[in-house]
Amino acid sequence: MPVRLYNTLTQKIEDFVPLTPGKVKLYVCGITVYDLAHAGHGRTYTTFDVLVRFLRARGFEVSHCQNVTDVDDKIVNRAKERGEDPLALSKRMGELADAHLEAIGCAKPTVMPRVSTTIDGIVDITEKLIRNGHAYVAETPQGNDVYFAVRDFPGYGKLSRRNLDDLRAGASERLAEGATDIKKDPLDFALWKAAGPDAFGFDSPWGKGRPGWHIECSAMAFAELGEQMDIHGGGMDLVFPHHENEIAQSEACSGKEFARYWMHGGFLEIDSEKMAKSLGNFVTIKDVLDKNDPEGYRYFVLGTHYRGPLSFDVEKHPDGRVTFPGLDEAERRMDYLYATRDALVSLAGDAEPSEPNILQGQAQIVAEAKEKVLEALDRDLNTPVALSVLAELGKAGNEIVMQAPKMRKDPAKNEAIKKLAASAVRALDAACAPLGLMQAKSDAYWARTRERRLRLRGLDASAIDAKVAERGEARKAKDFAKADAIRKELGEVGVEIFDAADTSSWKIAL
RNA sequence: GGCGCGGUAGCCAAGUGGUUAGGCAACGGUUUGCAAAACCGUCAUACGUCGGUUCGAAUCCGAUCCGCGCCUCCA
Repeated sequence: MPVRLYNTLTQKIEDFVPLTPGKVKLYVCGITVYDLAHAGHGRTYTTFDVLVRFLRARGFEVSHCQNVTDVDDKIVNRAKERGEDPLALSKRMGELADAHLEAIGCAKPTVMPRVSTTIDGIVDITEKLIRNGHAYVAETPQGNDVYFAVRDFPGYGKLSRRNLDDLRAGASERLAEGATDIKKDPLDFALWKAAGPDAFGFDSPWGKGRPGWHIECSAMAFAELGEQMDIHGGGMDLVFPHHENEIAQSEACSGKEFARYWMHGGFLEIDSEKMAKSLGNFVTIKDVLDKNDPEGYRYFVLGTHYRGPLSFDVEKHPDGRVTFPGLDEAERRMDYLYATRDALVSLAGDAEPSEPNILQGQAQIVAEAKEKVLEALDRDLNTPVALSVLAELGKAGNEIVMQAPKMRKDPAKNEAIKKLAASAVRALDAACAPLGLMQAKSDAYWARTRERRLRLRGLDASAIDAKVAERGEARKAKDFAKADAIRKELGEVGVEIFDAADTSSWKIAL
C-alpha cells in the first residue's frame, strides 16, 4: 500500500508519488524567532518530524528543509523595545527554539536556512519577477517598495480557494482606511519593503530595505531544494495568505509547479480557541518541559490526528499547582511503555529475538506491530491508530511477562518465552521509532521524570527513601498499622508506594 | 459576507457504506498482609438535528443547529 497524504491543494487524500522515485524534498515553514516557541509550534513540528521519520522508515531519502525567519517586523519591533540588535535577538530566540524542538524529540532538519543569509536569493527572485512583469517597484517616502501583482498571476487563490473579488469585498473595510494607493491593487503583497534611513535593513537594487513576509520561503526553498519540491508544510494558519503568496511568486518566477503536496497541521487550542501569541493564551514549550516529560508531550500530540484541533487543558489546583491534565495522562502512558519494556528486557535476559511457538496471540501481535504502525501512518499519518498498536503491544508484552513464571519448570518453554520477550522488546522499539517515542534509555527516562516530579511537588528523594525504609522495617515486623500509616502519609503528598515481597519502590504521582 | 474545519458512548479520540479501534475514569475479577502496578471483564446496539439515497449510513446527498479557524501578524 502506498503512502497516502491529504493534500490541501486538492482537498483529497492522495497517493504520495515523489518527483524522483525514492527521494522526498520537504519544506516546512519554520518559526519567526521573536519570542519563545509555544506548544502549538511544537505540535506542528512534531507532526512533520513524524512525517520525516515515517518516510525514512518507508525507505525514502528525505531532504527536510525548515527555515528560520530571523528578519521580520515583529523581530525588529521587539528588538527596539528591548534595545537589542534584531539579529542578536533572533539568533538568541532561534537557538532556544532549536533547543526546545530538539528537546521534544524533533530531529534536526537536514538544512535550516535563515532569511538574513538568503538576501541574495531574495533579490534574485524579486529582480526576475520585475523583469517578467509579475512585480513592480513603487516609490514611498522611505524609499522603494516592490510588490507582486496578484491580478497577473492566473492561479492566484488555488490553494486557499479564494477569488480576488471575494477577498477584496471581505477586506474592503480595512483597505478603505489603509491608504495603500502606492499598490496597483490593494491585494498586491510586498516582496521588498523600504526601510527608513536608520531602520534595520539590507542593501538592495531598490535601496535599503527588508524582504516582504512571503518571499523568503520561496528563496530558501529554491536555494536548498530547487524550484520544485514534493511536500510543503506548515500550520493551518499559513494557507492564506502565506502559502498562497509563496505559490504565486514561486510559480510566476520558475514557471513550474512549486510543490505537489501541501500539508497543514491543525491548531492546538486552549478553551476552544487557537493557542496564539496574539491572544495571550499560550503555553511555551519551555513551560511544557518544566512540568512534563517531552515524550509525554509527544504522545499527547500524536493522540489526535494532525489535521484536527487538539485541546490543551490547564488545571489550577487548590494547593496552587498548575498542571496539564492531558500531558499527565499521556506521560502515564509513557511510564507504562517504559515499565513494560523494562519488564520484557529483564525477562529476556540475553535471549535472542525469535518467534517461538508459544503464546500465539501475543506472538502474533509482537510480529505484526511494526508493520501495523507503518500501515497506520500510510493513511495520512494516522498517529492515533499507531498509538493504539502500541497499546496492544504493551498489553501483549505484559501478558508475556505475566505468563513467564508458569513456564519456568519446562526448560523449552522457559527458553521460548525469553525469546518472545526479546522479540517484544525489538518490536516495541521498531514500532516506536517512526513516531519518535521511547528514544531515551530506560534509566535516563526514570531519572529525569523522578527528578522533575520531585521538584514540582517540592519533595526530597532521600527523605522519601528514609520513610520508605522505616516502613520496610515495620512491614518486616508485621506492624501493618504503621506501614499503612506511612503509606497514607506519603500518599497525601503525592508519593505512591509499591510493595514487592521483601522490598518496596516508590513513584511520584502525576 | 467569502473560504474552510469540527460536533462519535462519563471524558479524550480513531473509523468515513456492511464484521473489535485505542486510551482515561468508574465498577467487577485474578494477584496482594492491605494497596498499587499488571492482566481479564463490564460500561459500548455511541456517532449534533431533520429529511433523502441504499438491501444496508456514524460513513453518501440536502437542509439545519452549535463551536472554531482564515480573510490583518500567526505553526
